[in-house]
Amino acid sequence: MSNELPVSNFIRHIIDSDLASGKRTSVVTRFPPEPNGYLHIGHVKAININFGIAQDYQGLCNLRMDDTNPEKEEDEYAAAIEADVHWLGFKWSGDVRHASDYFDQLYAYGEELIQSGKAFVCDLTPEEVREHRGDFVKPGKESPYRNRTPAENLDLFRRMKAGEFADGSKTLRLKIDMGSPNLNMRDPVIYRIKREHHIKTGDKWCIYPMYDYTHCISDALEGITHSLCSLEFEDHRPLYDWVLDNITIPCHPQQIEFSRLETLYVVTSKRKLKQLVDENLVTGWDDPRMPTVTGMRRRGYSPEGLRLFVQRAGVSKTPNVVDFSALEGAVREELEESSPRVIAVLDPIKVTLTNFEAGVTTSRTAPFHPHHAEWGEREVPIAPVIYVEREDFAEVPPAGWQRLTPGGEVRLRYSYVIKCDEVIKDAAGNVIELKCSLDPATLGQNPVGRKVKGVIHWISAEHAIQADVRLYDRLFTEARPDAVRGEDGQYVDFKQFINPESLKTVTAYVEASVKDAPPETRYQFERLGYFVTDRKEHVPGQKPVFNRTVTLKDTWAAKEAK
RNA sequence: AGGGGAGUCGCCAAGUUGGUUAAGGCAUCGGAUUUUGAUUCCGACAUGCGAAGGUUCGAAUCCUUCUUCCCCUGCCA
Repeated sequence: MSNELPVSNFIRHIIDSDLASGKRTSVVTRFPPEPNGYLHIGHVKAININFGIAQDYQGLCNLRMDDTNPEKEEDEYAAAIEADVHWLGFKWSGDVRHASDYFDQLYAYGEELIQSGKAFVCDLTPEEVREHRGDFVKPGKESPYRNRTPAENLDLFRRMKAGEFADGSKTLRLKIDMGSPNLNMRDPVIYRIKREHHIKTGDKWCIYPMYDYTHCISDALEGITHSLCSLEFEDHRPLYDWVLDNITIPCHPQQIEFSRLETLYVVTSKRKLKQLVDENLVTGWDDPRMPTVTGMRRRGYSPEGLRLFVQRAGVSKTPNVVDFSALEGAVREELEESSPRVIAVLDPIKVTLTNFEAGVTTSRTAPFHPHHAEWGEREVPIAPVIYVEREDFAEVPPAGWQRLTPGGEVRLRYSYVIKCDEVIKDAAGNVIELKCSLDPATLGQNPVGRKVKGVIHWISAEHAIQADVRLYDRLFTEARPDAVRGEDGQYVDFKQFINPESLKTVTAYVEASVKDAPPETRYQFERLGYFVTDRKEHVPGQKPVFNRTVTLKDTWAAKEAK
């Protein structure tokens, strides 16, 4: 369960040996999202690793907005990120940090680099920079501006900051090695001119530092010991180290890279998620079908379930793809333990109990959870007219069928055994009503002389309340919706694989005990799955709205499908 | 003159300095219990570690060669 012991992984090994050797005496990590989109399932892994490791080693973990590109960043995203991390159950050390908190220091280090002859102002255009960079097999060419004097560079850099030059006309570059086989080391740009309103610093700056330069210094300023990031930054590590080795800074965090978490039947690219939102293919970033943290939250996934999932996925450098069902399994497993059980009928058939006798036919109570007696019980009232699930009746049952069938018997959950005596159909031949008789000797006890194996759920027509229930299924029909190639060898638009059945809304009958549940209350609807009252649209006592989080495991359906 | 990574069961993943029968989880398949076809419980599940050679009493771990996949040519992060 959620308290499984952390499994050994290569990052823990590194930390263990750093602590043992005295290289480090504490652990400080950080989660550094760019506030340019919503957090998704992949981020949950990074969050869990960074906050989890800090927790396990009695260390600290900072939350830092990596806000160095004002063109893309918005307050809305920053606020959502904070809310998501908090909801996932993590507490960051101190206030939320921002890379922009360090703009002054970053700038000062820029001047230091210039003065030590390790950075220069370059007038090359973006196209020229690209040409000079060379490529994988060709070394780059040095910029003609590379040999400006420190004094000249300093003057130019100060004037860049003062706003004397047009956007994009000049950059500050590191003087490293245009011949390096690592393209990141070919005199990388560390400052660009960009007149853009920043979410934190407003219009104070017209020059903004680049990621590679900002990230390592921000880490060092915060006293980060282990800077954990994903694999694509491996090539950037030499630059991370170079910057810290060439400025006056007392701290040098170690960057360690791990592989991202990919999930089948999901897209996680910010661009693609945004497309789904912008083109109204989903209702928003928090649509319960979205793999965003806020979407999964609305779907009813619990923080514990999400954490269990990423913990099970493990930490390594192996590129990995985890099936979506593993996510559903972890969520289900955690919900099994934590959700009260209630009864709902999603697709009703009317059943008339022909021998119901007022005052004689009685009800039982039922526990809210089979293993949590302390959660109490509620009455499950019976009446002459009840509803059962359409799926639980078959006129011509397949082999192995354990539910209702003409002439057959079945147990009504927490109530009597009934027998179907008559099937009533409309003109079109659809079953519209079942007439059943109950065996009065079977309330709370097994019938004598015969075995009734099947148990179905049901609800009293007069006691039930109506609720909107949204039945969600996975958003895509393809395991890798963004990796399907057509006959021409080109990628097919991933939006073609949207599952038309990913949302069905029904009006269901639910037992009255859920009537006043606040939003985001999770239940198991017995035999159906886990459901949550909608975070936005559910109104307690007035308008019940449920989202299906995930179905129960169904070995019968699996067998049927074969 | 390319560089950086990764290949252990269907999916993850432990295994670190070579030492007994290659952890564990998920999935799957049996079976038991069950008034949720759920849960729970038992059992099965890699003569094999990308491939081929080699070193060794002994190799997933060391050496050689080969092979497959991923990342990198933003004034994005």
